[in-house]
Amino acid sequence: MANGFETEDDDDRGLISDRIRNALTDEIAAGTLAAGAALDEQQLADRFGASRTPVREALRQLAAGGLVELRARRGGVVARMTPERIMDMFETVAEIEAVCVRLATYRMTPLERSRLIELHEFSRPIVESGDVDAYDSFNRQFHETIYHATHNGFLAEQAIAIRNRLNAFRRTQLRQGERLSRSRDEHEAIMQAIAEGDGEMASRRMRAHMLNAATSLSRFIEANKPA
Amino acid sequence: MANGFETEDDDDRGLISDRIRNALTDEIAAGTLAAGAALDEQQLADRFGASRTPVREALRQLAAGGLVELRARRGGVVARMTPERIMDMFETVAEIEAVCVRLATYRMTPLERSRLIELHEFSRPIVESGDVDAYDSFNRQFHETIYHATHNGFLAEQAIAIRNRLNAFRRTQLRQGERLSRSRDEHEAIMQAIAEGDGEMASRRMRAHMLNAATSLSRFIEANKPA
DNA sequence: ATGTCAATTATTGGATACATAACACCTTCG
DNA sequence: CGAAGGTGTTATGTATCCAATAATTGACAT
Repeated sequence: MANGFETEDDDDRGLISDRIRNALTDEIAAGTLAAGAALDEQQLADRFGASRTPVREALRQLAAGGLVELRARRGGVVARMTPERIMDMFETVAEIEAVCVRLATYRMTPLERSRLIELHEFSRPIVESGDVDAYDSFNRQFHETIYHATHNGFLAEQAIAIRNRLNAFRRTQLRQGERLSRSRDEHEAIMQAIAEGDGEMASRRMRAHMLNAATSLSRFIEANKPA
Repeated sequence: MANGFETEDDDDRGLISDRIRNALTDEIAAGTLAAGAALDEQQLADRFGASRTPVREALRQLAAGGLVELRARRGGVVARMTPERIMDMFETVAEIEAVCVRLATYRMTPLERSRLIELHEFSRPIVESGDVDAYDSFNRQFHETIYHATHNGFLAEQAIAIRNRLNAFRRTQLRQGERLSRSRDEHEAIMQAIAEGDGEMASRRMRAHMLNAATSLSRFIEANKPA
């Protein structure tokens, strides 16, 4: 891809507690660890061939990130996500993204603008190929570029953190090819508002864009829900 | 105060790690622990009459909250806050508050609306008395009432978390009596927009309100900065 | 037979001991 | 005299052990 972005998955080496945290994050994201599942410290320690100490630190970090709920002296469980809460999270992401794109519209440098345009153009062949994984990767870059263009490092961090947190819970990628072209059309509309320097318009379109993705996913979840 | 809100400062009992975390949070907020100060685990353990285990857990939690920076095998330091970063945090809070009040305007129940009006009226004698602590307490309730009125639990949590995180760094309360009446006037304007059902207007006024508080504080910090 | 209370058990919270990596200082060689 | 390498010290990462608490189960009384 040749654009300075790295996958940053420094797994399987370094701190054991970090390895455990990453592994658990993946398993929660993949759904291997179902929501509400009890997380026995000794059991996890055995599974990872470590002692309880790093397991506990991993659980604390996951709890801080919201993926795990800890109750004092009653152990941890994978955070239980109600459909309402998931929708709340999506709405929050949508609103934050809307804020970001508004600020970015007013503050982005010409370089950042051309970078964004370049990215957007780059997505056209991806949509045509229907490569969902590639589009997912592009999409992340597109949105993160906007975060950074706010020139507000803290806000960008928050946006990324919340987005990742939500990502961990969407166990099923969107496999609907149609969604890709709709997504790109919505990006197009956002790009146009940015080009016109209309931050408010860009903001409204971004909010709609995110909520479209949310309802689309929500419908999918509803159709495949277990009970 | 007779309004169901509690101070929730359940300190000095319960989990030791929580006590340590709260204590460190307070000390960082008060400036007793200067930014960049090294946090020796054994030293802290001795100071709190505990072992390193709960100290480590406290440090992890603080790191997750952004108050402490941890580097692998190189210990932790109190997060170094540049003025730019503080302004970024203020702006982020302002934007999130703006989102909250817009959603709240469209979604709040009559009960929540009357609760907010009641709170606002209650602040008049506080401003006249010039009791800064009392106003600070009221102010928190005012804003948190708005968070909850969004009927988006996740967003409310995020707003409170970020607000607390910022609070930890404003080591000096605003001691300017004049600011109180200005703050209340701004609340008044926000209330009016809410009453008219104009979420966008309420949003813009809230943003201005928060940024006013920010610049006011920033000026104060600038005037009293150490070096 | 059912409800309540107490004892036991299992699991988490905390303490201590040990391993390992990083930093500093000293020695030695160029 | 300066730089580089090694060694020693200090602090973090991990393991194991002990204590406290909550859940569960069984017994006894109503």
